[in-house]
Amino acid sequence: MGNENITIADVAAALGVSKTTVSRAISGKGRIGDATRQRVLAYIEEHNYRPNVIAKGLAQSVTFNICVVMPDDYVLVDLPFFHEVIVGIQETASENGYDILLCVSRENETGHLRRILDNRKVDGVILLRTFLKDLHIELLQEKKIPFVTAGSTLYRNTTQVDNDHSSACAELTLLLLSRGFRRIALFGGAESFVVTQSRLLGYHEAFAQALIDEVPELIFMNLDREAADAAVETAISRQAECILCMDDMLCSQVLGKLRMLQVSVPEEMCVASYYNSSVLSHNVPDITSLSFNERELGKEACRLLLEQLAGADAPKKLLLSYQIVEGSSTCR
Amino acid sequence: MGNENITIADVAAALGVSKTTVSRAISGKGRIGDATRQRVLAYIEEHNYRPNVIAKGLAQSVTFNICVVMPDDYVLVDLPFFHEVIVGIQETASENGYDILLCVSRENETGHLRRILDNRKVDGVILLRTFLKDLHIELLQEKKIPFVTAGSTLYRNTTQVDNDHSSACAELTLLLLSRGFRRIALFGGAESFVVTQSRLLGYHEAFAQALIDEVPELIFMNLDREAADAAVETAISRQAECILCMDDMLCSQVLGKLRMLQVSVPEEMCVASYYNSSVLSHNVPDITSLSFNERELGKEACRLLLEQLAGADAPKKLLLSYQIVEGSSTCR
DNA sequence: CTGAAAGCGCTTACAG
DNA sequence: CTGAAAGCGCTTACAG
Repeated sequence: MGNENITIADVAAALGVSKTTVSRAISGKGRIGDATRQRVLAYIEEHNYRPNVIAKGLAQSVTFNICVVMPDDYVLVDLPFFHEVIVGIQETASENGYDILLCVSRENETGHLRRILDNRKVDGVILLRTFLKDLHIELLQEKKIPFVTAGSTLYRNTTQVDNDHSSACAELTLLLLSRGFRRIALFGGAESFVVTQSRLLGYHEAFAQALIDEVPELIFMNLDREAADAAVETAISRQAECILCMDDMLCSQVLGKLRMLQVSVPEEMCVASYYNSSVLSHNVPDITSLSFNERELGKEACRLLLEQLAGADAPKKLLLSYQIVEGSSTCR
Repeated sequence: MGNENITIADVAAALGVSKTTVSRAISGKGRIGDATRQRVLAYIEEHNYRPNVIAKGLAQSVTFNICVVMPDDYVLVDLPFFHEVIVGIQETASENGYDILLCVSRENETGHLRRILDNRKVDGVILLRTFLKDLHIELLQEKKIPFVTAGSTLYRNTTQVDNDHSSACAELTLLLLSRGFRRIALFGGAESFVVTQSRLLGYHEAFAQALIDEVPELIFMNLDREAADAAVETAISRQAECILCMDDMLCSQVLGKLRMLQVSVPEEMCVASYYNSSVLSHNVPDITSLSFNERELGKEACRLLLEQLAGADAPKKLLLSYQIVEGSSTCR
């Protein structure tokens, strides 16, 4: 309605008060008479006044932007994860008047993030991926920019949010053990990832807790596509009852290989996964797996960042819960 | 090195010149002595001065941000497309000093974009998806915000970039015809999508150009998962020689169904696709398909938007080229 | 070629 | 409770 560019000065003039007063009425900061505040608020509402966030930011030295760093080089299967987390971040960001500035960057290429920080375009950063040696983290720590990692990191003094992989994996493994499985083949990805270590830990914990001996010859780690195919045959020959995959990429690879070998699931081989992305969502039979809430993870990451911006407490690590999804892929 | 927050005033004071002069040296606008400019530039370089983009923006009424609107509700197979386009956008955006403000939104839910526009946080917008009735487009036109669509739209006065689907589909179809295929089954998605129409057009054009009659009973449109499975059986019973899929989702569905039916590709049935995402990239045999450069699409979309921001010409529509990838899935 | 001054649209001590 | 004034860090007519 009407001119979209009415400023605080216009409002002040129209109401015969000072800009200071208008500003206070809007922000709620500073003493102001109740009647005056109402009058200003009413006028603002009626004339559809929109504060200029940029100007506000300049005066307060804030931008109301948070930077989300997402991978350029990604594995296809991870994309839905990143996307869901971003949706979660946006949800709590926008509730708090913040927007997302996107920074797509390759492993440890910090140029783009550095430019954004140098230009002071964001108040804080969320990293969607981390590495053992992580130049993004080092840059942020050096520049003392508040940040949160979605996923775990071993860097000290870092606020991080992650799924509770190790507990989840332990619980799923315990479920299988309680169902009577003993020869459970574990198929894992690169051991250099922090998340792989967490999952492995959960696996071990379950056996320890159940007082059952692991079968070392059934543990296959650092599997790529080809190695996974070969491992399926090996697992079969070693009489595995169940193949437990660390992620869905591996799992769909395993399912494909079993189909090719005409080994039926679950009659001849049971299958379960430590993860549950949409890649597997329409599988027949439905796969016993773990379900994490990635959107929630994004929301929590954002919430922790906003907390830091509001005056940080000590850095903290938050682990999110999960659900076990028991499907018919492990029926016997 | 040293204090990171040196301002234009500091530089001016240190050099005994005015802020005006410093500003001119940096921007290159306005008359300034060569010696003075060099002196300023040298000082700036040495002391690692970084202009405050926000302040600059406030003075010039620009933000150096472009908003990228991406879907919240997506089909898994489309995610890599969006991601690649964004990477392309970022590339040319950052070359020109712009950053990406992300807006994830559901079909025709304009609330989030509206907030961003009301807050004047961006100079222009790129839409990664469009609808026949598109409230985002209508909002942008109403507010007179420069924007570009990645993908075609029928809205008038709209700058758009798209892959040249119809030409590409025509050419691929012609290739199949020239290889002697006559009974080509077409498997298509929802006819309400603009892109589906373009592809259909290409299919028709090819037959017309080759002066060969189409086989209407082999054209299957509006296929969902289940319908696609059924259509495979129908196509076989109607003695199709080749199944031509409009997208990779359909194609991987078709391949799965053929495998299930123990129909070998290409010996018993040839397969081709009007698209080529990473979903099919490791398929055996390799699928004859079309290859588009999505990153380039993003770069062009961004370039066109920046052109508009620099003082728009007339709206234009840009069609990007493609490549035919002939794989062994259509060998006979 | 260079500078003083006003302005972009807000906020915030400091006075009253 | 309210306001005049300075300030955030830049740009840009307008003079000289």
